[in-house]
Amino acid sequence: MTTPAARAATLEDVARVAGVSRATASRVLAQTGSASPATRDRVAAAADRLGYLPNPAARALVRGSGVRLAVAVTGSTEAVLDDPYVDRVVAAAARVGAPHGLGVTLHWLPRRAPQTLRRLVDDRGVCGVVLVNTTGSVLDAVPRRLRGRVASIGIGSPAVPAFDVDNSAGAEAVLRHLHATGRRRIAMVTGHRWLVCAGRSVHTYRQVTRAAGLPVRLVAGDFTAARGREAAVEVLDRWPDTDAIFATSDATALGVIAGLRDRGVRVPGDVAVAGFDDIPLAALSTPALTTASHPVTRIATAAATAVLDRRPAPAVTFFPSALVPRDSA
Amino acid sequence: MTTPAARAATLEDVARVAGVSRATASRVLAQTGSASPATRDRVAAAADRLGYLPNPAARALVRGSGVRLAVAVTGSTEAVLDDPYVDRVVAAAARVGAPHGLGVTLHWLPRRAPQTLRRLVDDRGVCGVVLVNTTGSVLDAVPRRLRGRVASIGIGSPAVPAFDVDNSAGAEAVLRHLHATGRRRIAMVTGHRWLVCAGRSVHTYRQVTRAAGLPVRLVAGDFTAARGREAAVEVLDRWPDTDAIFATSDATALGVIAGLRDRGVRVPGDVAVAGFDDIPLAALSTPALTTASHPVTRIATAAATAVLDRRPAPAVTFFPSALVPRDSA
DNA sequence: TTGAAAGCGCTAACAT
DNA sequence: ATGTTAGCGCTTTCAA
Repeated sequence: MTTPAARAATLEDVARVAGVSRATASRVLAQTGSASPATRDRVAAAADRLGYLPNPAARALVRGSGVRLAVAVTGSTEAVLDDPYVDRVVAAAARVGAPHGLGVTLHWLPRRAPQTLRRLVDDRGVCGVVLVNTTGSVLDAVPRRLRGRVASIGIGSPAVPAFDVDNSAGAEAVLRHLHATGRRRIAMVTGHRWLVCAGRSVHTYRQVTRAAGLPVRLVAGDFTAARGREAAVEVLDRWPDTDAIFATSDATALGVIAGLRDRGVRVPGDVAVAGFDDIPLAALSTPALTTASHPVTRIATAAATAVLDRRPAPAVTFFPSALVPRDSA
Repeated sequence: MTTPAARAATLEDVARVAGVSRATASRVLAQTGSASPATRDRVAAAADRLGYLPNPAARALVRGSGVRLAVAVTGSTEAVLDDPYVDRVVAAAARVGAPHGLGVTLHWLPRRAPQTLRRLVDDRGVCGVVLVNTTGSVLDAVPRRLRGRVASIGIGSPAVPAFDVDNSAGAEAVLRHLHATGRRRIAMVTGHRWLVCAGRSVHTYRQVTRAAGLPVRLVAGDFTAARGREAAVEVLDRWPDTDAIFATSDATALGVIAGLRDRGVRVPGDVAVAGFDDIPLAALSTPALTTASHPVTRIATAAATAVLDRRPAPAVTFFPSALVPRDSA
């Protein structure tokens, strides 16, 4: 007849059962300091038998280390948090944090008030911050104190390592594909103007079109499908002879296809359409969407891991983007 | 010239500035116990001036309360965590937890080993659990100790309040729509067999078709698009005269449309297709997908809130699902 | 209404 | 290699 443990085992219990001091048990269990093999075994056995799990709160308190990871997304309105992209980042971080007992919270950083970041940093519960949709002013608002405990998905700074998809290479692959398949009047629907990382695609677009002697046709987008639908119409109105539209997000590209369809334009017959991200449904649209891959989960995992490990990360880590040719272009 | 706070303000600091004891400051700031209005003001002012933010670790330690919310998803493989649906649940929980300083971690609960839940519950860092894709055996594995700190998205039990979309009503709305538009040989692609909540749609399907004197045509699905594509072919092979396919997830429905297209079957001309969930891209497919809404974020928010508040929640809370008629059916 | 004091579970000097 | 000790910042009896 086993007594149901009314109380979870503490380090004290483990130490007593193992016949050592609390300090020794701590050293063994936290992998810090040294201990003789025999002691090590006894402590491990005791911990195992008691089902000992360290109390993260106690540990964080004494270490002064915080108990959660904050994911902070910059945007004009709180609606930026509704993006499936953000969901993926949060879920990836929540998976990385789990084995460490570190939870994730999600926050909106108003674009006009980057100092909101301060509140997050001043919170002793926060042990690290993953910045999303980072802008220059947000980067400027990162206090020194946060160094080594912050990473950015997007652009970085000397104090903030960056993790991002290789926008330029991805965009270039798409544009070359468009060109190789005979398109010569290629319009682009961009991402948010204020996002530097989104600007990289635009820069590449300008370079490639200029080098090939093609016209530059830019329309502002915001990564949403709704905007893509409108943008398609704008493109058609401004440049009726456009034969390809490259949107910097799949959602926007699908919106573009919908907008084109509204106008009775055939895809890819009349106009080719390409996206960026390779979301799961890109393969299922009609026509199936040609796009470039965007390993969001890998990127977010790397960013979260960098924050957790506090290991000096490279200033910038780019993840490759590969062309995924399908039917729409 | 302000001295940069080398150290974040503690309750002790607030108490000193306010000229009261730490205990009093605690009472005022934690909204517990009583204090004179004057004292209350002084403490609040001091906290404000110092930018005091309570240390969640210290609070959790003394209260024995845990510092994070665990989202546990049941599934045969860890791949269940890759679902965008899970991402949304996690992000919603991470938003709910943020103001409370409670982070979220994401865990896989192997379907064959529901006792894995124990590890989560024994972890003193976990203050609550949100179950996703809950099965009967997982529910059985919920220890008494967790009562009031657990909620389920899916089915529930006397000890675990459930939060879910009203699958039955949603499915019925879709099926009635199909019937009203002249479809008489309606096949259904189901969700996982082992998921009771997914079974509700099947039950409704059986009832509705039986009542209308229609044939029952069931094919097993798993919520993925890939499976939908295969399932479409199976339906066509087994029952060539099928005139409608109802899939219990939009991803599957889009897969069905792709599979149908592979076979040269027109949608909705030859076969109508309907989904369930109303994911953002349902509106953008070709043809636009007829479906029923599934307020995942609202559901997850409610579940997470119930766990946080520890308020006695109703045994079951169903969220309405509305028909979203578009072009595919 | 307020203060003094104890202690939550753990780690990290500092001794030995 | 191991034990002793002093807290980390907070809440909460218990008295006053």
